[in-house]
Amino acid sequence: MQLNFSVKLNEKLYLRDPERSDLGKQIITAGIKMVYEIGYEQLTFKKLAAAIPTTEATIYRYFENKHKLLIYLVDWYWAYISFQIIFHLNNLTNAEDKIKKIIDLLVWEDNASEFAVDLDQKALYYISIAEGNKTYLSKDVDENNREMFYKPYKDLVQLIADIFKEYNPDYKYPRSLASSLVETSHFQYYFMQHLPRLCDFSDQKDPKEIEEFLENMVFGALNQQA
Amino acid sequence: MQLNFSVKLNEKLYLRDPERSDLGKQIITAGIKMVYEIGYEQLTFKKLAAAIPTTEATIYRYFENKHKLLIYLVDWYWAYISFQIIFHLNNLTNAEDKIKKIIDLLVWEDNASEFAVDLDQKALYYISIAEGNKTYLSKDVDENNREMFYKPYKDLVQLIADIFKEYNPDYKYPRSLASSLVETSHFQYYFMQHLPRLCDFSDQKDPKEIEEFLENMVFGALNQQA
DNA sequence: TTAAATATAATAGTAATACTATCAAAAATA
DNA sequence: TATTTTTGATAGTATTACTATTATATTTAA
Repeated sequence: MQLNFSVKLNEKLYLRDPERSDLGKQIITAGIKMVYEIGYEQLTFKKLAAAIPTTEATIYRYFENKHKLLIYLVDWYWAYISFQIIFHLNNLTNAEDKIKKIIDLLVWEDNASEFAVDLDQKALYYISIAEGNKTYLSKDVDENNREMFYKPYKDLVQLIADIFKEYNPDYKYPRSLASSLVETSHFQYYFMQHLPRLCDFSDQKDPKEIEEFLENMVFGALNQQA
Repeated sequence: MQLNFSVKLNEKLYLRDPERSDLGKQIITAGIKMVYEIGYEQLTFKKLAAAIPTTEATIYRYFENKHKLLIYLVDWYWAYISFQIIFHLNNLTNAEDKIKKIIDLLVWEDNASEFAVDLDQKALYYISIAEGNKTYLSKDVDENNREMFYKPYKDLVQLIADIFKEYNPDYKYPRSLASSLVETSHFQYYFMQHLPRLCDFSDQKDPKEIEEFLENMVFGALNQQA
């Protein structure tokens, strides 16, 4: 079964909606590929234009600058993960199972999606890990926050926090634990790949080990006595 | 009592040792101030030179580029925190107390240091929070890792992991928990300041609340049954 | 179907960034 | 005092991050 997923992202992120033209979609697709391959710092609209191919000026008609393009990509990813979580939690009643499912969905393992998505998901997953923090670790954070650029991330955190509350209504830090879970899932994945001395995972680089660690951490916190 | 702290950082980080000249020290001091004030992305060696004042070319004789300058600053900070932890744990025998002390030291609260330090510590703390991840979230991570640029961070994580092992010798993920603790302490602080919906702290913005959350998380994980 | 509106390509240009090079003056050191 | 090292002053280059203009192609609306 193939279902479809699409989101309407914050209009202030772009000058011209990339979803609404062929070229716009190519900018997104090639943008994902390029950020994945050479990293955000090395990306320029000139290189991106050459890859599509189109002209630099044309890309500037879609996105003001590469930072907004990055936020666009990462926002898309958060919305996608939120959707996945909502979908997969639908048939679960037990809060513990839900949390385990969330952790499973946060840590990627080539789980071929049952959703038809144009974007290269695995590349986007890596982008959200390696570049995602850069969307808000910048001097523009407060301004961007006012423009609601981080809403998809906040929605995801709230979604997870609500399940934590369901599991333990007395737990005091559901949102902090949710944001920590999301960030930690990314960092431990990155460390496993690049800085193994910062974690305890085997050479197998099996994401299942990350999930075990995260389950231990999350349930440990939620079950802790006050 | 005033004690002194100084470290010898990886020689490959600089072309000329900034500790060994007045101008070098000014580059570091002004660099901290400027990254703190305008952020890493906005920093240029030209602006930095104007602030000191000296010439752009002179700064290039000390540091190859601003990324290495950033790593230099952040490495210095990790080494400093490690030193603080070693010093303050000296008179503690109980592992639980040690862990609480570590958390206390990781979360800043204007605790005037008893160590004479030339650098502006509070600014450096913010830099390590807002810019620290950028030292390794880059395409050069593997190369930089081979050059041992992340050794101070790894040493800190190992130091904390050893205390976790002391507290619970059976715990499976001491290093992962240590790196998660360090990262989480930073992110929750940043969220408290800029994105409060991602955490559960009051408007007081009291770092003590972060410490409580972190203690809950760490002891929860460490006390969890296998 | 044709006219009008819109999007894109092609080209050019600017200010700032991220450097490198040269050489003379100043400062440190032997 | 002579020698070495460091810094300042200046210049220059390639790339980045944009903006502007105009002609052409494509889409849409009458």
